[in-house]
Amino acid sequence: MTEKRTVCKNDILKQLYFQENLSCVDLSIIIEKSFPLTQKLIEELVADNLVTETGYAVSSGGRRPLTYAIQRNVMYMVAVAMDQFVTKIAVIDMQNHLVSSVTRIFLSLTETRSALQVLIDKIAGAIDTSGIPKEKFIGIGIGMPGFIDVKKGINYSFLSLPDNESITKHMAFQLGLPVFIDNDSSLIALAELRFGAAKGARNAMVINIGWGVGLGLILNGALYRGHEGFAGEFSHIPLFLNGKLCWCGKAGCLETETSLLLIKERAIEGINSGRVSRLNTLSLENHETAYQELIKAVQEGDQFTIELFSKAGYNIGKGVAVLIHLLNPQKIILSGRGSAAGKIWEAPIQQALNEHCIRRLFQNTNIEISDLGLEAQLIGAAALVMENYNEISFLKEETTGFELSQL
Amino acid sequence: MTEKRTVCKNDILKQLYFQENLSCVDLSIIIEKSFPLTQKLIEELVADNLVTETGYAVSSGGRRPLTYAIQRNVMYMVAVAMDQFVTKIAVIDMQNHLVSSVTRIFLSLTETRSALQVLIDKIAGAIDTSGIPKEKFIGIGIGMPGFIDVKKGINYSFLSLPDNESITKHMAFQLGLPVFIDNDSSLIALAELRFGAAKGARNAMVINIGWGVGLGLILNGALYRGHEGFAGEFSHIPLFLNGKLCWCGKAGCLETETSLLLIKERAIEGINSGRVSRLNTLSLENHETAYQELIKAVQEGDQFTIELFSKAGYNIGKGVAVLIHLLNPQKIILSGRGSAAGKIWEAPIQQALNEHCIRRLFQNTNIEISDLGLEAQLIGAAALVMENYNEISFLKEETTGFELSQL
DNA sequence: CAAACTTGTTAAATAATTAAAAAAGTTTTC
DNA sequence: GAAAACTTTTTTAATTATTTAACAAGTTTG
Repeated sequence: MTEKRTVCKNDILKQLYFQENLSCVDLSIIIEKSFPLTQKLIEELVADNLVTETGYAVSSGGRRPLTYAIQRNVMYMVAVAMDQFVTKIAVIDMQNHLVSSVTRIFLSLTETRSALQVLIDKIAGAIDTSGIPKEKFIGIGIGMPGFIDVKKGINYSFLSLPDNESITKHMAFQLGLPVFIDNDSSLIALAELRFGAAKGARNAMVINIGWGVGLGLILNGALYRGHEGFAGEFSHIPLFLNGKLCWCGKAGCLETETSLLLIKERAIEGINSGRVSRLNTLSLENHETAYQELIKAVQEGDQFTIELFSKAGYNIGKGVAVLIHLLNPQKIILSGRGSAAGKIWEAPIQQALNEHCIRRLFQNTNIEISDLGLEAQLIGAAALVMENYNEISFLKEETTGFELSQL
Repeated sequence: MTEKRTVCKNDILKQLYFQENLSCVDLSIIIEKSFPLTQKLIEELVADNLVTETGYAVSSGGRRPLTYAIQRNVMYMVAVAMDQFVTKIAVIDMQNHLVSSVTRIFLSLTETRSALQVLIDKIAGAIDTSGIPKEKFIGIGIGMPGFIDVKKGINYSFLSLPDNESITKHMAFQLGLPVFIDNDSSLIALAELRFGAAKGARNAMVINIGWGVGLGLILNGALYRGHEGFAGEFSHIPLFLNGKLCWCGKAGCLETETSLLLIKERAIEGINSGRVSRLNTLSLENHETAYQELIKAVQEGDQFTIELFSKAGYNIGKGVAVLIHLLNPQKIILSGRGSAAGKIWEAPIQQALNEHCIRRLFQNTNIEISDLGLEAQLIGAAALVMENYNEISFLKEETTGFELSQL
């Protein structure tokens, strides 16, 4: 007995995770069911203590609607955000709050076997120490850099197992929970779509300014991943005739002219050749402190650093011009760790658009700076689990105690 | 009484237009309804003589399924395909066949008022002379170049009325039928998606090689139009540092290095400076004959012409490299009038991908030449009407004799 | 040639929507 | 400034739509 009502109820729970305080009318529209049905289902969810009333919303010209929210302790997810150097693990509840503090580990993505096992152990540890019974966990969402096939659960760039074995299946088998992976930039875009600057947008480009430059595409209201899941390879579009060799093997990639890594390198070069600046060459050697110092210098108005960011911003803008021509987005959102530099990005990007973009195309496109910042990837990883909640709940119904070989 | 059954029936008719010879099981899956319901509806449609049985399909390991097709005379559409110089008008039936020969008129898109009235008159004429009662027409689909807002029905580049008045509403009012417009390249992509090389593909890029270079995007199985409907502005992405001024006002656009117009110009230059070739400078002055002659020369193996096409192809390839990086499509389809040159395009494009694209990204991307050719835009215009059939049939139910001010 | 599988048919059960009216606000109008 | 008119939300009952389930009829596979 699959009971369609259960499917609908799960859909309501999912919607209430993505958006708090929805009214019954809102929900009936979102889940595309009639009002009486939706109301009955909500009633049952409230009776089961999965959902609570959260008071009356303001009227939109009629009776004030009762609003509902999902109980934060109904279920939990493990969110994992990886970059080349640091991996963050967190347990997150239904109101997107951290259950405990974030676990930080230093994992080298290139040493597959050992790194993967450490990751699995740490995730298991996080579940244990959370004190939450395992049945309350619905899944594990992981964001990492690389070429990732979301469906197959393979990362072709890092952590790839022999014989193209799926790392999601491998991990799910060991951890006893469904595992989902996606590209870091895609998850940042998902976070922006659901909880950030792209909320409600149907077409947005989320630029992940990090040590490289990533791109997550929101098209027709959903994350776009492409045929094999490799869409958004923004940093390697051949845009410059600078003859600079990129690590990808080609020359003139966008990444050879913009990225935090490049800014860092140019900063060191500049200082070594005598430029005055608040920056300190010594601390710039370390990635993490370099990042901190660069952002601080921008915020303090250091002219040399601002110059570096402006040049990088202009080059991002040249890439954005291509995006706007091809995809006519509603919004361009600057996210990822680089977004901490704030407004500084806007002018040079706008300048590049003025020069390289047809006016009609960009005049209605807004450029926004994300305020999700460093948390974006972690939130996106949690959202990834909930995106897949339909399938998860189906599996939970089907098999007692999870049939994990399926995942 | 909206009768949901009618909505479903219309959906079935729509699906049978897009795909002949579907079985009841196929249809029940496509329209997402149960088999018994689908079967009952088909039964009724057959009884009403809107649909016919077309025999048994081959078995896939069980009982052989009965297949169905829509009757060609159930309803009709007017398809209009415009370019800068020539406008084609045709009446098309439910099996995508021309009811009579195509009407060709020479319309200058820049003279809005007069051109629009001529167009309206010619469409009315085509409906009249077809001998088909007007009630059997469900709508008019028009493809034209320019920046087009599909929803508002405005072409910002050509035929734009004062005060941003909608040309679809204007025409619908005068013609008494719903009118839909879209960008020429988008309609070519739609034709490829529904009846051509992109059939069944979820992610494909359709390149419209014409006097300019257009792009229609198929993303997640549907035509992607962007926030305002301007997506696919491929020919003006800033890809070259050639300093050449494009008519759009910018320099280095893709269009400055590839297009049939450019090939034509270079052909004339070459011949005037003494290159030997089968091409004849005189006839190259006229657009239409130039096109014919260039394609003929390629097919006959004229070395100089092939050289010109190869260079243009290589530059298209550079643009395609950008597309593949950003959107990871399953297929790249070369369509539009230029596709008549055939296989000649493949090698130089592949060459450009080898040089400018990350291997992992393009190794599973197929490049295909369309065989819809010159008919693509006309078929796409008809398909555009059927894409909107849901709304049309709803309107037909709602109002007796069409409430056209709505459109 | 039996097992497995796909398609086709029918009747009974259930799920979901519609329609109509009540309740609770907001805005307009005199 | 209060009643009328309009909106939106909530409630309930009646109707209709859709699915499920069980079985029959063809095909293929091993």
